[in-house]
Parts: sequence; C-alpha cells; structure tokens
Amino acid sequence: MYRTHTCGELREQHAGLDVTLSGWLSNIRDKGSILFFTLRDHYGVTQVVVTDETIKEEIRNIPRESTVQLKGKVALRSDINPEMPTGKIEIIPERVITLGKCTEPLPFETASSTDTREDLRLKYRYLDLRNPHVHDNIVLRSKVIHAIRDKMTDMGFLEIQTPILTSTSPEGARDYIVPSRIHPGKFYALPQAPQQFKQLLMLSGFDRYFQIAPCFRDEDARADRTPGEFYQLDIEMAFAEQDDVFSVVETLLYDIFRMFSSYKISPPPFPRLKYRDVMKLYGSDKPDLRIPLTLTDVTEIFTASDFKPFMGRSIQAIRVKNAASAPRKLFDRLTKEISDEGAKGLVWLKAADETTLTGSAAKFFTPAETSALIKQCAAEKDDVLFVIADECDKALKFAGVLRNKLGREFNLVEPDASRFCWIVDFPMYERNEDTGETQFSHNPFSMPQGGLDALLNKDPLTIEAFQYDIVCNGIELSSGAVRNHSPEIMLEAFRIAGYSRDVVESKFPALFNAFKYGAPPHAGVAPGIDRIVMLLADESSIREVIAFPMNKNAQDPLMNAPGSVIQKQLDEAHITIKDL
RNA sequence: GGCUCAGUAGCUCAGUUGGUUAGAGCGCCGGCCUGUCACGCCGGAGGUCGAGGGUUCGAGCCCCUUCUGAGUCGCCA
Repeated sequence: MYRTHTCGELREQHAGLDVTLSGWLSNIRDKGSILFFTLRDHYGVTQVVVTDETIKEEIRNIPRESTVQLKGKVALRSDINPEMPTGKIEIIPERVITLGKCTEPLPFETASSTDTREDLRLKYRYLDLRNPHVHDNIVLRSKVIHAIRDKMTDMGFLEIQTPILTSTSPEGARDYIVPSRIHPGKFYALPQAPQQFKQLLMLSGFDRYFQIAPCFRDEDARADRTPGEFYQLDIEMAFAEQDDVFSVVETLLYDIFRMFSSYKISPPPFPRLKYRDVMKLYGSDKPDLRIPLTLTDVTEIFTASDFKPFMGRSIQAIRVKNAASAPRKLFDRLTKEISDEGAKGLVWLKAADETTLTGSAAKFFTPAETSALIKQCAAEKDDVLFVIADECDKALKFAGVLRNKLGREFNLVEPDASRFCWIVDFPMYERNEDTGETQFSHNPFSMPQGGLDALLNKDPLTIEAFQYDIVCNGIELSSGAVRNHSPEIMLEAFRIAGYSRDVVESKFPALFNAFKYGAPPHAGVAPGIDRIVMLLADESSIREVIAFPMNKNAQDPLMNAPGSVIQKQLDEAHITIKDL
C-alpha cells in the first residue's frame, strides 16, 4: 500500500513503470523551474525530479527529513550519477503525500551526524541512526549475529537461554542488583556472564552450548567497553580441552571475518603465544600483532652503569628502523605522552654507526655499553632505540604502551589486516602487591595445568592455568578456560588462595554441589559480540556498533536512564533512599 | 576517584600580545537560477563565548572555583 518498490531497487529496466515509493525527503536541489531531491529509506536513495509547478510548491512546503509517499513514473536520466546504484533513473512524481512531517528544526545534519558531539548524537540517536554510515553498522551487526548463529548451529551447538534475574556472584565485577518485591531485603543480580549456568548445562549433558548472551557489569566505560551491558558469544563444550575450543573459535572467526571484512587474515591455526612470552616481547597481554616492533630486555648491559635513571631498574628497548630523521618535536611529544602515562621518562638514541649512538642520554654510556646495546637491538645506521627504565612490571607495561604509540606515529601498523592470536598459559595465581598474599590471577574455576599434583607440589606462583584469551589487533575479544570440574582440585585451588571449604560451598553452592554428580571435563570461551562487530566495521568506539548505547557515565540521554521512580515502586521494593 | 583534552551561532570550527561592533562553512529564512546530485549565486536572521567569582581602565583570551563531555589510569574474576 505504501510502496511498490523500495528506494534502493529501481534500475534502468524499470523505466516507464508506474511506482509508489515512501521514504525520507532529503537533499533538495531547488533550481527554480526544475527541482531535484532524493528520497531515502532503509534500502537506498532514489532521485526525484520535479518540473510541475504545483508539485514543486508542495515539496517546497515540506521540511527536509519528513516522510513522504510519492506516486509517479520511472524515467531514464539524461545525466546519470555513477556513484548511485539507482543513478541511471529518476522518478517523475504525479502525486506527493506527506506521511510524517518533520516539525522541529534538526539538531544536526543526519548526513554528517558522526561529526557531531556524541552526547547530542545519543540524545537524538533515532536521527543519528538515519545516517547511512551509522545505519549500516547496525545492519552489519544484525548480519554478523545471524551468521554466528548459523555457524554455531552448523557446528552442532544449541542456543539455550539462561536467566537474566539471578543471584549475585562474589567474585569478579560489581553486580547490578535488582530488589525483590516478594522477599523484602533480598536482591537478584543481573548476570555478569552466564558462567555458572553454562557449566551446569554441561553437567546436564547438553554437550555443546552457545548463546548470544547479554552480560551486565557495573564498571566504568572505555572506548572499547560499554558501561553496564554488552553481548558475548558464550560458548561451552563438554568432553573438550583447550584445542577443541580453539578449533571451534578459529573456524568461526575466520569464516565471519572473511564474510564481513576485506581485511587480510591469517588462516587457522592462529598463533599461540604464552602469557610470559608476550609480556616480555610486547609488554602487553593483548599485543597488536600488526605492529612489527618488539621489546628487547637490555637490563644486563647496564648492571654496572652509573646513569641514574637506569640504576637498579629493568631496561626495555624498542628499535624503530630508519626513524632518525623524525622531527625532534615527535621525540619530545612521545616523551611527554609516556610520562603522562606514569613512566619515569623516555630515552631515545639514534644510531650513527655500529659503535656510536647520539641522543638524549648517549653521553652517559660507556663505549662497551653503547656497542652492546647496538648489537643486542640489532640497530643499524639511522635506526632509533627507545628505552624505558623502571621497576620490572612497569618497565614492560610502559614499553608496551610505547610500542603501540611508536607503531602509530611511524606508520608501522599493517594496514587492512586482522591479526589474531591466542594468549595461553596464564598464571593461576599472583601475589597481591599490597597484602603479599597469593590470590587467583584470573578465573578461579580454571583448571590448573598439572592438576592436583601441581597444586600440592609446585610453588603456586609458577603454576599455569588452562586459561586463554583471544586477541585481534590489540583488542581482547574474549577470555576462556578449561574448567576445573573436580571438587577435590577445586577445594585445593581455593585453599591456596585462602578460601576454606565452607567458603567455596557457600559462595558457589550450585556449581560445587553439581560437580559431585559426575561432571564431564569441559571448556569454553566467550568472545564479545560488540567488539567483533567493532573490528569488522573498523570503528574505534564500541558505541558506533550499538543501536542505543549509554554514554561514558552509564546514562542513556535518550531515555533519561537511570531515572527516579515513584514512592509506590520504592515501597513495593522495600527500598528507602538515603538522604543525598 | 586521579590525570589529559575539549566546551564560542542549531551543527562543525577560527578567534593574533588582554583592546573598536566576536567571525567562517554548513543549516535556517527571503530572493534568483532548466540537469542538479555536498548544486550554484545574492541577501537576512541567529551569540549570557558552559556557569560563578577574581585580576584589569578593559577579559572569549589571564587566575580561582565549578558543571558537562570524551580519552585514559584505577576498575573490568
């Protein structure tokens, strides 16, 4: 009734046809005796040309971005527009009907909305989403999710819904809590992830589970992390070990990235990098492998140095080839930026030849130190060595941050590529720097490598877990683990972290009890949907691929959330608001 | 909570050493234009320079406080 065709489908062969189109009135070019505009809908845009005086006058009285229906004839254009899919035809309207008038001034131009302040875009997100670029991101997201469901189903996985209203979990992120009306003073929590439910499904014999699962965490936002809520592709497999999970995820991601991205991608298997090695090589547990720079530990060279910034510190060097001609300003800016991050400073040295370095600190080095440094970093003439010195963990961390900066500043980031890797063998435990106590470094339910024997006989800080992350272009897509399905090993694992049997039983009753009834070995992973789509859409902010995102402060300026509730709602929820 | 950056017309921005009436592009309003497609041309309206205080003969610009937004650290098992 409203249309015979969409605004994206008419072509040459439709010339002469009587059609009805509906869409948004946009881009009016009024030349007086001839007037053009485009009609836009979800599917595309079609040009309309008007010479009829009455219809011209009608169009002039309809504000842009109103919705209109037109009945008219398809005509071949005299001047074609090769940029438009419908560029060879145009519509000569016989009748125009306004369907929904745009009565308010537009707060911004929809065609260029991505240049507008983000808070304004979010307040008028329905207009922002009219922008074809923003619109396409949401379409891409839908297609990606559909493809994921197809692939997972093809691989024998069942999608099973798990509760949204559940109980708080004592470990991990801050929970969103929901008051119970029926049980005064008690609360549900929104799931941080369906972690325990999916493990219980394995115990129930469902073998291969997945879910496009909403997850809720009350933590602060980042460019690649929405506040509050996000979606993950939650996966769990019974009678499976690490390689089984890797195989499924590699197949899935490789196929999805080939379907929806033209970027280069290495076929499976993706590189597997040990946690301890990536920290040393890249200074990060989520290295961007598109950047061909690595850290070199040159601490040993300077053990006897009396150059104060190096004394007693871990020293990490990054060599950038042929960077010596870069402007001094760049070196100064890098020094400032890395100092702002908390580093003590940045030493940069230009290689003049095999035995000579020039630059900020070169004169403080002995000839032996200089040539050893050049040799260990394999520096050649006109290369630059960037050196960070700090306490061990910090030196690696800041060198890792610097590595990313250098990659961008010197244009070394491999273009048009998606570089995946697995980070494996995360440590099971770490020492808490404040208390000195041994604590879980990641997921307490991961299986320690070596099992019970390792827990009983090894130094806990040397035990690695079957715990892994998948990383693409410096973005952590997911972590996962082989789960600890043995109550005996679990109790020992928690004992080492200082938790008694009572604590385990009371904190995780369902899971702990269930494991006593014949648990299959199982493993899983949970790649973030939003981040996958963000990579595929090549966006730097995750909010660009979410239809109605919250702002950085976990507010929705469109719906005014969070908002107040009426007293009756508070009463029913047994909530009293503290005086603020 | 810390740090960095930003806030000037509806939108995006410029604004010199503190000095006359704060500018531009887009959008809006009016006019002209028969092949535009980011149409073009002429004209017009539109400003509590985020807010408050201070310094000064004089503040968009300097100082203090504060609000808002983004990025980041903390945080995110």
